[in-house]
Amino acid sequence: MAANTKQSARLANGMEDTPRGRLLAAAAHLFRVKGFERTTVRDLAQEVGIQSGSIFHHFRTKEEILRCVMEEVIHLNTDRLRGSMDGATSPQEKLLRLIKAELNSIVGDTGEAMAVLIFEWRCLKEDSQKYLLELRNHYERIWLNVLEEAKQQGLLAPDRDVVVLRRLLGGALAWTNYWYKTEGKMDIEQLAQQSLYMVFGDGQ
Amino acid sequence: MAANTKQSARLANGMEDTPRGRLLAAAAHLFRVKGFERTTVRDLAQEVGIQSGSIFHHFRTKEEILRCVMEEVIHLNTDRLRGSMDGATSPQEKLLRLIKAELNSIVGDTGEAMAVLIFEWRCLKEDSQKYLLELRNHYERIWLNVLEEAKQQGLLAPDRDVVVLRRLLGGALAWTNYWYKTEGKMDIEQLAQQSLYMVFGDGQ
DNA sequence: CATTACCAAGCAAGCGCTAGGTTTGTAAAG
DNA sequence: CTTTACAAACCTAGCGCTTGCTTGGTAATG
Repeated sequence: MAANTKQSARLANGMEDTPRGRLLAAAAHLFRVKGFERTTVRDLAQEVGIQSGSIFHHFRTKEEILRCVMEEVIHLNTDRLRGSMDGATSPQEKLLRLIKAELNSIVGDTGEAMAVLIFEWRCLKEDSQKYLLELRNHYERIWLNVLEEAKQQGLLAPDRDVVVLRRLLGGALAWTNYWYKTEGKMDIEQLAQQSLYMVFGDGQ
Repeated sequence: MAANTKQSARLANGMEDTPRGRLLAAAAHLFRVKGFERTTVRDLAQEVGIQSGSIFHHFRTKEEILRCVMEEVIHLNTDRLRGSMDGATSPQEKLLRLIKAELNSIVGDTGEAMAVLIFEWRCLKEDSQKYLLELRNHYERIWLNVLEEAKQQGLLAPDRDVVVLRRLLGGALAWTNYWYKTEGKMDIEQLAQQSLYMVFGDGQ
C-alpha cells in the first residue's frame, strides 16, 4: 500500500519547459505523495523553486492546478489508448493492447497523475467533476466498444455483462498503482497476460 | 465516481450505544463523504451533537479517530471472511463465498469504513500504517490459502500467479465501492458470479 | 466523591490567496 | 548599437480566516 518507489512526474513530453508545466509536474508528484489537502501552496512553490505567491500568476486557485493535472492526464491517455490498437484486428489482440496501454498509463510515466485522478477526485468542485467526467466517458467508450465486439463474436459467456466486466477490470488495473513495482520480477507484458485471464479465462 | 447513495455508517453491532462508537460511526461517514482532511473536528462534533473540544475526551488526536475506524473495520471483516467459508469444501465454493463476503463488506454496512481504509491511508502516521498493514496481511492470508488450494487442484492455469490474481481481484472488488448501487438491477449474488468469471473463466 | 461526559472560550499555527513592486527577456524604434 | 517599451515571471509582506487542540470548569451517575 506504499507509493511506488520511482515514477516520473512527467505528464507529457516537453512539459517541463514552461513554468506552468513545471508546476503541473511538481503538483502531480506532491498530490500523489502527500494528497491534495496536505500539499500546501508553499510546498509546491518550494518544489519548483519559487515563492508561494508566484503560483497565482499561473493559476487562479489551488483547485485549478488539480483540475489541470487531471485534464492533461486524461487527454494524454485517451490518445494513447486509441493509438495502441493500430493494426490490431481480433478482439483478443485489441484487448491485450488496451490492457498494456492502460497498465503503462498507471505504472509508467503518468502513474502519479493517474493516482491523483483517482484519489483526489472529491477535492474538485462540482463543475470540474462534471467536465472531467465527460472526458472520462470518452475513454471508457473505447473499452466498451472492444468488449462488445468480443461478446458479439461469442468470445464471452452469454450472461456476462460487458459494462460490469469493464468496471471490474478497470478496478483491477487501477489497483496496480498501489502494489506493482517496475523493478520487480514481473514485467508489464506478463502482468498484462495475467490480467487478460480475467477476461477470457484459461481457454483463450 | 460519485459516492454511493446509501450506506449505513455502522461499523459493528451495538457500536452506536457508546459515545466513542457514535463518534467512530460518524467519522466513518464524514471521512468517506468529505475526506479526512476536509472533515474538521467541528464537523464531526456537530454530527454527533457535541462541542468540538469534547471529542478530545474520547480520542487524543484526530488521526487516532481515523486509525480506530480502520482498525475496527479490518477486525470485523476478517472475522466475517473467516466465517463465510463455514461448510464450504471445494475451492470454487470457498472462493464464491469469499467474493460474496468481501463484496458485502465493500458495498454493505461497512462500505463507508472500507472506503476510508482505502482512500485515507496516507493520512495515517507511519507507525499506524505499519500496525494496520499487519492486520491487513492476516486478511489477505485467508484469500491466498484458498487460491493456492485451487491451483494445487489444477483449477487454475499453471502459469497463473496467485498473488497477482488476488491483487487484481482485490482491486476489482474494491473498485465496486465507486460504482455499484445496491438499488440497481444487479444484486450482490449476480455481481459475485460476474467476479468469479475473473478467476475461473467461462469453463468453470 | 470519584468517574465519565461534556461545555465555553480561546490560543498558536498554518492555510489559501492578494497587493504592489521588481526583475528579466524580447523586440521594435531611433 | 543603443534606447525605449512592455509583458511575463517572480518577490515581499501580510491579511483574514480556519484549523487541531488545550484549559478550566460543570453536571450527572453510582
